[in-house]
Amino acid sequence: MGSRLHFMANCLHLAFGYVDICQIALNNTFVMVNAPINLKKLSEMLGLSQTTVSRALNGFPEVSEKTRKRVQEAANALNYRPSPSAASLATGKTRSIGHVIPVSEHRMINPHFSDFLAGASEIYAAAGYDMLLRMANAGEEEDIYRDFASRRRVDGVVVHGPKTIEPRIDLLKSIDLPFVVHGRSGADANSYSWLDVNNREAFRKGTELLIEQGHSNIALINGLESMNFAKRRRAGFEAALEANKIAVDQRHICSADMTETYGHDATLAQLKLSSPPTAIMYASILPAMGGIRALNELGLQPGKDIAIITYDDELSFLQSPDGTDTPPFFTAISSSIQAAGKRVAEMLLQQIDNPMQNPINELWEAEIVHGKTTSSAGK
Amino acid sequence: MGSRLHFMANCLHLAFGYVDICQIALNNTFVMVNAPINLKKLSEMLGLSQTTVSRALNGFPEVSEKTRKRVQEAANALNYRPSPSAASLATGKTRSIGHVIPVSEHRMINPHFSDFLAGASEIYAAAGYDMLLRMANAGEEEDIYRDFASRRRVDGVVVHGPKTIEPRIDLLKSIDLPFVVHGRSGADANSYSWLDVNNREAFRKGTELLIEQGHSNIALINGLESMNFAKRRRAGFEAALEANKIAVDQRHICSADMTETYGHDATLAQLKLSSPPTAIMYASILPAMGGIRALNELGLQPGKDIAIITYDDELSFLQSPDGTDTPPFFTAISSSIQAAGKRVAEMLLQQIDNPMQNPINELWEAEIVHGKTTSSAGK
DNA sequence: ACACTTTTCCAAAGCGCTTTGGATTTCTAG
DNA sequence: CTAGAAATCCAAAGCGCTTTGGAAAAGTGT
Repeated sequence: MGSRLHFMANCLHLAFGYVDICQIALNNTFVMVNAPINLKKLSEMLGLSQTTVSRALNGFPEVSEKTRKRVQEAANALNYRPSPSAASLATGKTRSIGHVIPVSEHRMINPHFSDFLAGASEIYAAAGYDMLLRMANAGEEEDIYRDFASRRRVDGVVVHGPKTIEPRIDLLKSIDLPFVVHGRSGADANSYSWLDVNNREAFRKGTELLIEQGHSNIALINGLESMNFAKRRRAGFEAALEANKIAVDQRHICSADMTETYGHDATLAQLKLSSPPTAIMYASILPAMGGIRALNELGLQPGKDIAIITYDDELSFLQSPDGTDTPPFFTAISSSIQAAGKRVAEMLLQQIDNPMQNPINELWEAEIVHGKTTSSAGK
Repeated sequence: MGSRLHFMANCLHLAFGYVDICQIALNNTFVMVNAPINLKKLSEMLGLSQTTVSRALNGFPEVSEKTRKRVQEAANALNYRPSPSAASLATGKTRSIGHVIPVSEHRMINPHFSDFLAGASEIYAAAGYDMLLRMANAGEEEDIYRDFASRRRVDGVVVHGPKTIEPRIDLLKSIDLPFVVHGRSGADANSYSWLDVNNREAFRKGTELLIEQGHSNIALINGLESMNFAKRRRAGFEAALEANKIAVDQRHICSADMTETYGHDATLAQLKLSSPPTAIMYASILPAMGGIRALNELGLQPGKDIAIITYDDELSFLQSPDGTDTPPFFTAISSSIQAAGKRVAEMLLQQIDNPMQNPINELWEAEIVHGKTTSSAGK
């Protein structure tokens, strides 16, 4: 009862002369809970027009600070939240961003995405945007983008997993839907915004490190080479070998979706070759873990019998919880995919706010982290 | 030019007497691409009212089959897609489902979710629903649900990771937002819809298997026991021990977020105890993988020196791509989280369509899969 | 006091759909 | 042939917001 009186007093204060409306709300709890207050009711209560209330709430300058404050307080007290559908219909903006996540043949969904999305969603939440997710089998992506555009379902999209030839980018340009690519595609790469890791340099550096440690027979257990990032990694790997006059042996390079089992099987296959590698580079920590499992089955010790370097996206569920994993297990070339998610989201929102600005391209350098799977001494 | 003529012919056929509108579209490509056609234009072209066109498209019976077909063909040809915001404003339904994903302290995001979401999104896509994602730090979930409800942002939500005491459920009931729980909470569990795995029975069976194989000193590397599922797993584990008159030793039970490093560290800790366990049960395949890494460091061989059983959510990125992983590496208690995602989504959509129906409760039994980490012979 | 600018506010017209309450036409039976 | 039923269609009123084009009120300098 105390709170009812308090609420009533609040209404009287807010809207003298409009007590009837408050009383309806007060005498009927059902109405209070289920009928969300709308702009019309709110403005009636305040004795202001909808225009003024809307402007007060959206920070327009044409409303006095006194009124704005009064409006904001009332909106708060009555828990007024503007309807997104109505706002969207009126403005043409949806305040939501689409993410189309590719699902590979075996309904495999890459765990890297969840970390990327965690990063991105932090930015969206801060800016009042929502994240719309669709999973797409290979080839469906374009239809989804088209659907997004023609129904005005989202204000922009993030393009995941660009391939070397990437029709999605041309499509998005042509349908005029703002987008940022995580990664980049082959040609014409400064005609759109992207954020990528310098995969070529990362793998060149990693390979160089192994060569410095005396290895010359190095295998690359790569990601799917239809993906642009994988192709660049291979290029970096091969460049380092060539710079050191080591012949590239295609038998020591393999390519597939980056699963644990793939890493395991590919590692076994490599070590069964007539001239097994003395060092292996992995495209992700998942296949690297499979690799370790394979080594153990063969009684080989990483860092001693064989050197391992892996690319590491700093997936959250593989980090040590307290961050005190010193030294880390894997020697790795490392770059946070969660941080990339944040930055891509920022870039996209910026582009939506200012559609005329020039595309932004960011190339991040990955960092080498020394762990236990390489010897700091040679060979 | 050929296609222009064809399009023109199409328009003439569709809307005799309204050629002017078509010509505008034809002579100005910019308009064609950027101004999506709306119901008004479409009905004008067809010489019908908006009512009839809307009804024809939405399958109402009051429109003749002949007209319906004509309308559908025109809508198709002109690539008409109704605006979701407008439809939502008019109907009060959004045709989208909210998922609030908890993010733990260290921005750790559980990789299980991506597989669950992959399953769910398949159902949503088939039913024309969208998936709205929000990441929430501990404690933020309730605010998000409230926001969803008061802004009518989604038609329903999935509750992830229920704890034993779960205020979210009471909240959702009180704000009248349809929901289904993946898992379940302690009390009052048939007052709402949920789908859960029989975690207690799964861990009882698994422990029983180890006991049959001669183990009496068994450790449990559990998930976070504030989570209801983890508590039930411990209960099953302890029940099996007690049924076999084995004392429960709390030093052999630990609880944390299910990461790889946690599994590694906890396993090391267990094996350093004065009476190390001869068998270990893991709550998920990620800590189990960490466990294997620890065993290898100690030179112990799973399945021979120590028995391992893990719970397995059949995460897609840990499956062998061709499904021919026979026998599998881990002995596991297994249930597909992706399948759970599909079923939960179905249940939720059903509940949204028919809000008055009784809650549905489904308890799935997990299945034991024999792998290489237990000996089929005793001890 | 005046004529001016500046501040503060509003009525009303959309945005694109759904849905109510008829109006018109076509079919059926007497 | 005609009254009543059935089938087919429509005009117009929302849904809840934003935004345009002013109007009224308040402030300013002379």
